[in-house]
Amino acid sequence: MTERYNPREIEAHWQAYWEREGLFRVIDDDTRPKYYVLEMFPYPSGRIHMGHVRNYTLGDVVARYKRALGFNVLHPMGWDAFGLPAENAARDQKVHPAKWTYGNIAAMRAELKRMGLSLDWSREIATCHPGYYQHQQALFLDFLKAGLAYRKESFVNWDPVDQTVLANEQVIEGRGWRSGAVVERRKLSQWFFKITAFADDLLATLSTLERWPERVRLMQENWIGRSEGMRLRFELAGWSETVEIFTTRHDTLFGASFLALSPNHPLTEKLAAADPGLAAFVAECNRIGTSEAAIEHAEKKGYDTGLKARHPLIEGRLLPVHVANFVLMDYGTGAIFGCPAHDQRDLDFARKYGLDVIPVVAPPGIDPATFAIADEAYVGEGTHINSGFIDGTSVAEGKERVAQRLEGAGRGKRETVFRLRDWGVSRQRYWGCPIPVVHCESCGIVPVPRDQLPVVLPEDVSFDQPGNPLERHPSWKHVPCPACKRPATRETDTFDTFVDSSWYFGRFCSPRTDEPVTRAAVDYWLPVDQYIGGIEHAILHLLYSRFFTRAMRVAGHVKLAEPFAGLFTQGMVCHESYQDQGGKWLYPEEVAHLQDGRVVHAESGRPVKVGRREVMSKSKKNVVAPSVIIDGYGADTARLFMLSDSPPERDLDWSDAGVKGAWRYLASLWRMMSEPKVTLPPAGHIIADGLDAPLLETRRLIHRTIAAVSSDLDRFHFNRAVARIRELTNGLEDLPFKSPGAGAVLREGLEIAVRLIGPMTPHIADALWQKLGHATSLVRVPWPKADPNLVAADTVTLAVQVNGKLRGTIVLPKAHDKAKAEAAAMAEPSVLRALEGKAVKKVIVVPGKIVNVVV
RNA sequence: GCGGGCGUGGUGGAAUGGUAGACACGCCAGACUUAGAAUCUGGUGACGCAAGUCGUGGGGGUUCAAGUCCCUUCGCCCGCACCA
Repeated sequence: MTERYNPREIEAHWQAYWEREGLFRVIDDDTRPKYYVLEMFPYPSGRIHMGHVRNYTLGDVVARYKRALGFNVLHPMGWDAFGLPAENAARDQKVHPAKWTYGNIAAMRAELKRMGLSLDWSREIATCHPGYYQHQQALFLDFLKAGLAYRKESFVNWDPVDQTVLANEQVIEGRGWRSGAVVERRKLSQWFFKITAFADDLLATLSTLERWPERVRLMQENWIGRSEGMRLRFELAGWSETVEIFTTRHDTLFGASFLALSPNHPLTEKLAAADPGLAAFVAECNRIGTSEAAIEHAEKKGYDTGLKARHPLIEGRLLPVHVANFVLMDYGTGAIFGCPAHDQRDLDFARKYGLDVIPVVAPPGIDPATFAIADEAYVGEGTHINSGFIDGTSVAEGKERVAQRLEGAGRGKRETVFRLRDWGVSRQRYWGCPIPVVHCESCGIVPVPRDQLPVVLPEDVSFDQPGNPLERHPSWKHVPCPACKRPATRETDTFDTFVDSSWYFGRFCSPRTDEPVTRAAVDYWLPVDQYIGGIEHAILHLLYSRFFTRAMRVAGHVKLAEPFAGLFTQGMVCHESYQDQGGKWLYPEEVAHLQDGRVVHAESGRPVKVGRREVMSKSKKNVVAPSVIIDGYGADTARLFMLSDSPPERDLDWSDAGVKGAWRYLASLWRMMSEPKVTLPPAGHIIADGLDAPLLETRRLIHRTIAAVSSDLDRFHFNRAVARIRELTNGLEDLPFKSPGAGAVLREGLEIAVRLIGPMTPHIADALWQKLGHATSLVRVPWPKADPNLVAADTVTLAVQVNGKLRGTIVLPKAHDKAKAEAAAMAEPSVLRALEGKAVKKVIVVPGKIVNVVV
């Protein structure tokens, strides 16, 4: 009687077995080559979603595959556990953030365990645990000492209702995302990490990250935004002050027609104090907010200060000084010179305010006498005109000469500036890692001594008022100054949660030691050989981690600069969305797809509007819960579906049909092995020589599949690997069962199929492996090796073309010469038919590939 | 605007310049079933009775040979965006 495929039973059994045997517990071991595979750790929201299932399935395939290849594999899991949602839950549900977070962790851990991931749970960490964050505090002290952490005044988005700082992405159309209050630009003292200290290195080293997606490297390159130029000093007529500007186009200096200051430039502020009109203009600019989106839509506006600047190269030429809303204080010096002929922004501004437009670069092949600028600035290469001593030079040559002249005169110097800014890490929030310093009236900022770490969050806090609970806490912040022992106050800011995730990969190497990382452990395990996660972290998380690793190297914790040798960014999981007639979003399970193609509400039968496929999100309810799929079909089916069909870097459309297809395949595998069509010899049986041709062909298929799947897994082509395995099992279904030795070949094929699919669907693979008569788990079985003699076929099929069009195929021995191939091709009836009455001009023969007859 | 990616059957997707559509989903027909579900067998790019012709967004080019390389154009997606 058929034993049915019962994933529920199988999966529970093997998960318990793996855990009991401690198969995934890893020890630091120098004898085998190491392999560190890591997926981006999750935020403990309480439930896993399909994005997690995809991410962790991909990582688990890599981990299991590398383990089978003989690597000592580190594959850990942890929790990115600090952050605002816990405080929101505390406020809304009256539950303490710690309790809420640890509860969520427990729930998600249980869900993850049901996926059958080959994780070393003994290394689990949670960033909200003092055992983790005390080391982060120690690292901060190291960075402080090394000059990589500092405090400065900076503009922030301030929500006056919630009394907190908002990140740019939390400001929507100039208002706080939750309170709806108009966000203010406020100057606050904030802690910063000096990421700009490594700007050059972070940029230059990108090109060495060969196993990173090109796209991510480009995004980081743009983000760092290096540009080479000059810092120039302009004197102001009738004033003792000077204005410094930054430019990359000092060769266009002869075309300068104005200077523009940022609304937040110190000189602007000084002038505004005496000029109400300017003060109003600055206020208007600031109201727009700091969010990039707001700036984007702002039209170019300026305010003439009445000041005149002296042109540094043209005696007697004076340039008006404006304050302009498009000049950023954070970039360069916060002031520019405008050359309207060769910069579109400057041109727009000049046209609006009636300023001169002087062309100083003539495009190649254009008569300088007739060259004029209309609505478009000319930014290309060319020859300088109207430019005094650099007339006739190229852009590069002009730059060089101007730079030499101005540097010689002490009016400027060459400089490289970056778009990248130092990383502000202060957050006025409770549920984060406390920044371990004390503010003392007499000593200033005093680091908390290391023997007093960790600075632990107080537990008795309330969330019924806006603002930072640490600030309001009656006693927590009051401590004696560590230096002078007089009353002082703790820093009440906590770290941005991106800090927590910037070094967790290092902590996993020695998760329980009483130093942040142990040298021997990180020297052995780092870098992470394969990191896997979402593209949404292409910039911030990855850049911060690269910074942290460098800073930790400065502090002597690690010896390397790049934490992630290989990076894979997976696509997202998408689903159609559904809305009823009232526009209310519906969950997929509330919707019925009728035979006639109509889509209706399952209960009411009313028509449903089907939206496009997009990323699963709670707000649109186009989500499918992993637990439901695992309950219904099992983890192996969910994993197989995640890997089939779509390449992992692309978005994946969730479909019920696809899940059913994966299920059907596993069920058929089960049947193939439960009741093989021919009796199998016992495990360990050696296949005898003298198989007939079809059986030999099957063996070739088996070994070709080993080679193909191995290469597919190496290259992250999981969808192809699945297809190859299906091809193999399709082939095994058609075996000539009556031939002598069929049972032995079938055994070989089934065993290989099970071993190849093992990394993807580990539970059923172990169950079938046992069913095939083996005592041990596949986890302990090495990856199969293809027999090279069987991979190489001894006959090949050549395509035969006439004038490039396929006319037939011929089968030849693997070793054949051109003449033989040509003769065989010429004998093909279909070729003869096509050649009838035509003269053969030449014949192209590529042995083993193709014969092309040209007429 | 700048940068990057992608356009292949009804659908997801395969194809070191060398037999386009592997492997699936769906669909069609048949078998088994009281029926449905499940399962099994066969078929399935388009046109054509067939021989065959046409087919990888459009146009052009290189080549004996182009989904693949080059030019051009259209469309979609993503990232960045007043960065001086």
